[in-house]
Amino acid sequence: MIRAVKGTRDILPPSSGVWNRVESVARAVFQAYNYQEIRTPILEETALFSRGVGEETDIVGKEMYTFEDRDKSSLTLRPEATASVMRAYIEHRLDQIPGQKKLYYMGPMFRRERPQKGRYRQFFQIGAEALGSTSPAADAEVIEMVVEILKGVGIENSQLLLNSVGCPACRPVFIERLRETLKDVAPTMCADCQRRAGTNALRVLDCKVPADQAVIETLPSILDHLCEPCRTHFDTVRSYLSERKILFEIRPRLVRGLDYYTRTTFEIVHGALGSQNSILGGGRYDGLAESLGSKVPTPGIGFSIGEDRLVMIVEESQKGADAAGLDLFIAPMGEAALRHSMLLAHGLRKSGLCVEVAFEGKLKRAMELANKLGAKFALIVGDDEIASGNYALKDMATGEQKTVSRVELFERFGYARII
RNA sequence: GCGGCUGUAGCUCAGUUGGUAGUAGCGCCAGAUUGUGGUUCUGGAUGUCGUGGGUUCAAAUCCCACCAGCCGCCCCA
Repeated sequence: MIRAVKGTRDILPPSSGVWNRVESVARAVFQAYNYQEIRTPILEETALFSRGVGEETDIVGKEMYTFEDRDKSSLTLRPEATASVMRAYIEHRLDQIPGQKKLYYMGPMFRRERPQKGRYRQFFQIGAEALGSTSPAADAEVIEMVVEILKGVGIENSQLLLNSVGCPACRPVFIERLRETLKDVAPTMCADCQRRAGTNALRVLDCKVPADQAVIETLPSILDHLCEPCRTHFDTVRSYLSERKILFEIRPRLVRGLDYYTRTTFEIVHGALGSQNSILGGGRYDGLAESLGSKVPTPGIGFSIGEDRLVMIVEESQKGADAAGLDLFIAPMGEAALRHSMLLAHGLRKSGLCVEVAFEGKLKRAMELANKLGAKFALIVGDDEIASGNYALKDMATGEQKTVSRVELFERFGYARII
């Protein structure tokens, strides 16, 4: 038996309905902030990610689906979308169009990690990028927008974490300081931290081992080492958020795993997810365009929502929510009635009604199905009805049944959906 | 990539010290009711017991490997 490959999955009804609702909410919010959709290929040149995301990151180092094409070029299934969006921006000279370039995307990403709940090898992200502005207002607007999306799908109890990781001017200085401090204290920390102290000092700040927390508290903080422009930028972002009553927590130890981040970084976490508790992450990436070879400096800020995780929370918090249901189930009695019913259904569907016709089975079976499918009304069409020009319309909730003419039927369902 | 737990019907699960797989619940199909659902009653279908090896007269049960899922680590969305 052939099964879905490890770490991938089928999204079936009724869950697919939740996915669609989440996506519609996101599209509506994007629309309100004047974002437009961009669709980029799933397949990209490997160099896009090694240069964009960073050779040293886990994503590029050990999680990409990379293969050699028949012409020997190296291709990769995209592990994230920001690099692709920036590539498209540069390739199509979108810097030439006026104003801020605001783009959103949704679609599958691929990372070869060990699968777990909330972590898949093919997963879906909904994200947005605001390109062309260094203003802290852009940071604030992006964060505000993501908060609106979460509100829109009914998510509560999430926490916004905020940090600034500085820029190429101040971050290296900080890392140097951190390294020096770690020389003395690292030997007292967990094995992982001792390793990180040498390889990737920033990650020590992110360690979750309880025993290490006391030591981590004493380590230097990036926020004390920001250069003047970075400090001002960060303070302004914070004041913008406060003015909008968006609650956040400063996490000087919030370190993102992609090399392109500069200045503002943020993350939203939710308790219902277990160890995969991050539902979205984002930040500013002012140097990304240059690392992809652009001569036009293009600052940007964006975020990416883990759609699988978002849907998981929505499903848990609103289970039993009604799916968009079947309005009318038509039960024809016999061949002639079926023909008649198909025409009738066609007319009613034109006005947006969700109609299903029973192609086979006895009336009892049809009524049973109408009930199981959750139809609001059932319409019985038999020889008597065709001859008299009337139908039997039954309200499935109350059991009330009455005779309606064809005109009455269309008045009720066809012209306006009074249900 | 590392460690742990789990894998029996569409779903949730029983299955004793190894002895032919369950009157199990829900769901599905049919009948009781030849033009009327939800309740009730009756009947029915569906399993390579995750896969492959091994031990044994005999394996769902014991052993090994693999696969998949879940939990933790790592990392991230």
